[in-house]
Amino acid sequence: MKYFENLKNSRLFADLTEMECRAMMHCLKTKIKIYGKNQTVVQQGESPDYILLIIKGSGKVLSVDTQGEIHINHLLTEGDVFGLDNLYEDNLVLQNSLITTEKSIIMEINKHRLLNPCPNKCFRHEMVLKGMIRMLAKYNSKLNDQFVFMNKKTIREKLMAYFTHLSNLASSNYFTIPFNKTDLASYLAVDRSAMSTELKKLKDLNIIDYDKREFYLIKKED
Amino acid sequence: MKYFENLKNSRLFADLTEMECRAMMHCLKTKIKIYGKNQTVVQQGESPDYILLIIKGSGKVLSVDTQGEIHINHLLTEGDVFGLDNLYEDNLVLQNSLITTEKSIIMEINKHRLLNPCPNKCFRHEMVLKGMIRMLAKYNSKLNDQFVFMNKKTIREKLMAYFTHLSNLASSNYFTIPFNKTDLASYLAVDRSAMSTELKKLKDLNIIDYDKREFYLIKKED
DNA sequence: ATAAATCTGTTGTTTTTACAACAAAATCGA
DNA sequence: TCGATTTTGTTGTAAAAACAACAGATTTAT
Repeated sequence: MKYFENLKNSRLFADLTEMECRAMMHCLKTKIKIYGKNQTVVQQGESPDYILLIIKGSGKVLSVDTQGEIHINHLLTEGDVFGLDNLYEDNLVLQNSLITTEKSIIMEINKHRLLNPCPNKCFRHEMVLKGMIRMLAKYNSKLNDQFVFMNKKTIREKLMAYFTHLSNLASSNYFTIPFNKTDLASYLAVDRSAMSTELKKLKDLNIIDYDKREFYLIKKED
Repeated sequence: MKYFENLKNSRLFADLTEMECRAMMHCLKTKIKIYGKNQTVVQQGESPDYILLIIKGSGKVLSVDTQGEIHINHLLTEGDVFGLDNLYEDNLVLQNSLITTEKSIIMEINKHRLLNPCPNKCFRHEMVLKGMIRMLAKYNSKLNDQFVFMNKKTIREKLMAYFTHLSNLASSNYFTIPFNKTDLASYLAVDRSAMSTELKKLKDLNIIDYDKREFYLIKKED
């Protein structure tokens, strides 16, 4: 099967053999589509009857508010799922758009099939339900992390909280931010130029160092 | 059974008969505890082997950051669940504390039992798994909503976005905020006194009206 | 009922931010 | 490869926010 290796990495299909995986894909009426860079996969306001699994590639989840401002809410990478929020409320429209950030392979998974016993009573369904819970829990955890830096009041604090987070993830003082600066500002909900100024200050103060997307958190001596 | 009516309202035990519910409670090794107002149910940093279901009452989910600042992340009411983020990572510590906001009845549900086939192969387990997914999806949706007003840059915009949200929930221009002003400021991550000033301005401009926790969103003529 | 504790509104000052406008640098696409 | 587009850093100004301090109101506990 073509994307089995990738699917195995997603929590949704973890622990399934290739055969079981193939069976589940049929059972869940999955469709696989390929997108180029910067393509819209689904748009805020739509009500698809499927959720999306990123088999390969990555994307950004963004929303346009009532004033027309665009906000990047989070990033999705391989194995991540989009559309969980609307899993149950079939009539509820999507609050976010999904846009690829590179060439990506994306799978559509029928919501109804996921949540209801399949006609053929496939015996791996419960396993996929658990994979689903795992995905949701992980996603929740991600949103919670975001609150930590969103809750900060100044741009500097937001930046530092975010960098600390990335540094922890990387288990290193060196890390790469997954955004360009414009998108980083949108993600942290601050003015881009003000953020740019603040970054320079942090560099001048020897608190951080950076070049393009490469960052370094300078340890304090004590 | 004592709290059956309340449990039925939670999505976790929805669609179960009283007997099935009782069986599930045994299977999930649930414990029911009663808390007074402002009591800490679990504390940030702990690693309980259970999640918590609010059977009756309400609570606030808060975290203390590295600078010692307290942030109210969200409110939980009857039927809500706490601890979903850490469902899978058994070693991961809680990022948030749960504190009651009134006298509350709270159920502990064993994580391991929830996610693994029970010894007695109880036939309602899948139903509870789906309830779980429902809960998680709902919670996700809640966090997403929060991003809408957290993403705003000015205090005024945050307030208005939040009020609009509450007004929509209430399907009315009249609504009650579920916080006192101090907690509201913490929730929106803004300075309390600055928020107080901004509220007054909004009132003077005839955009909103309020008294204590009662608010009214004044419609624009057009 | 009363004292203690908490919440609230207010003010002035200082710091930080948003906003706008622009040129240089980098990236993208044909 | 080269022109077009996007990203980035910079600056100055005006607006907004944080912070601190305090008194009056409200709530809580005894």
